[in-house]
Amino acid sequence: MSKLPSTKDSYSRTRQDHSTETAEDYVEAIFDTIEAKGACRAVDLAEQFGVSHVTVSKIISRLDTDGLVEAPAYKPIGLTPEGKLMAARVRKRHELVYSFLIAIGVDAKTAAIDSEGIEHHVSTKTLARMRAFIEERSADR
Amino acid sequence: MSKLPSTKDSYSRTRQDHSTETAEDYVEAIFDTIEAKGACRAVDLAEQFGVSHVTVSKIISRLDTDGLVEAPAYKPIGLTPEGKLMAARVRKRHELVYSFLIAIGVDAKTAAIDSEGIEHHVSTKTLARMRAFIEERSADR
DNA sequence: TTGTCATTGTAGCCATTGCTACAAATCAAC
DNA sequence: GTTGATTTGTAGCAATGGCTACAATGACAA
Repeated sequence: MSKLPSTKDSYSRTRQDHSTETAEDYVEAIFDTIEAKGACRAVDLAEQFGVSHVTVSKIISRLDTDGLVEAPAYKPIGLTPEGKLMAARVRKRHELVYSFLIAIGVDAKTAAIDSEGIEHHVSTKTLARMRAFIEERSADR
Repeated sequence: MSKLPSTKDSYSRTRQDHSTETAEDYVEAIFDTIEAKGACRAVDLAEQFGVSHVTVSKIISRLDTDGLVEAPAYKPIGLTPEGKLMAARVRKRHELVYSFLIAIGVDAKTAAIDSEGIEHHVSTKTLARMRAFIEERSADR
């Protein structure tokens, strides 16, 4: 097994990822929900994430402050242009990671779960390798 | 691009991962440091993780309560048998993910950073596929 | 022995992400 | 238009992981 290079910054990178993870998960879920149901309510997110509506409410107001969502009181949740950009980018990445896991032979259910956890920690360089791998495989057959 | 199956439990799995992530990172770092320097002090961990010694101190006392480390006041930090088991398991997984990234063509530095973020979210099923991939590739050449 | 310096602990603060319990607003149905 | 259910908001609490500032411990040199 290969030796792991010493990497002082790996941990701080991971910690940094965590701070944006929540935002990414939420804008992606809002994007998908609007697409699927025409509108997104806090209760939809609470159901999807398996948390209480209070937790959703708090996170949404932070995302509002950060300029990612528009959340008028007692009304459906929308995405700002910036939020839409982030959602599109995240979904693309998420789908790519999922497809990659499928391509190496992981079953659909496991790929769905793992891709959700993994996606936030994959750099653009690694993403590029995953994309290349999928394309090579689809060209081979 | 493939469709993502709806997965109610992906998010709760990810949240669950996060609660063990810190413990895994710490026992792994303690294991490695003891191996490299003969002993592990809180200050070593603070340096590795890029956090203050206070943060380390708090986390170590929680791991002590959880039975993963032995941390007598003002003395080096040791692992309990349970902590050693966890460390060995985590390091194996970490190395496997790292080797897999290398195998798909990711450069060493990126692989080191990404494997650190990814490793906590990879299921045993996906790990098995990664292992199989590495073995196939090394058999091919 | 005493003093200094590196290390660890403690006090107390903040933000984030969880929760329950209760209050307020909206919507649909009658 | 009132009623009742669904949806949001607010208050207040806990755990985790950050921090600074200051106190205590330990080890080594003078």
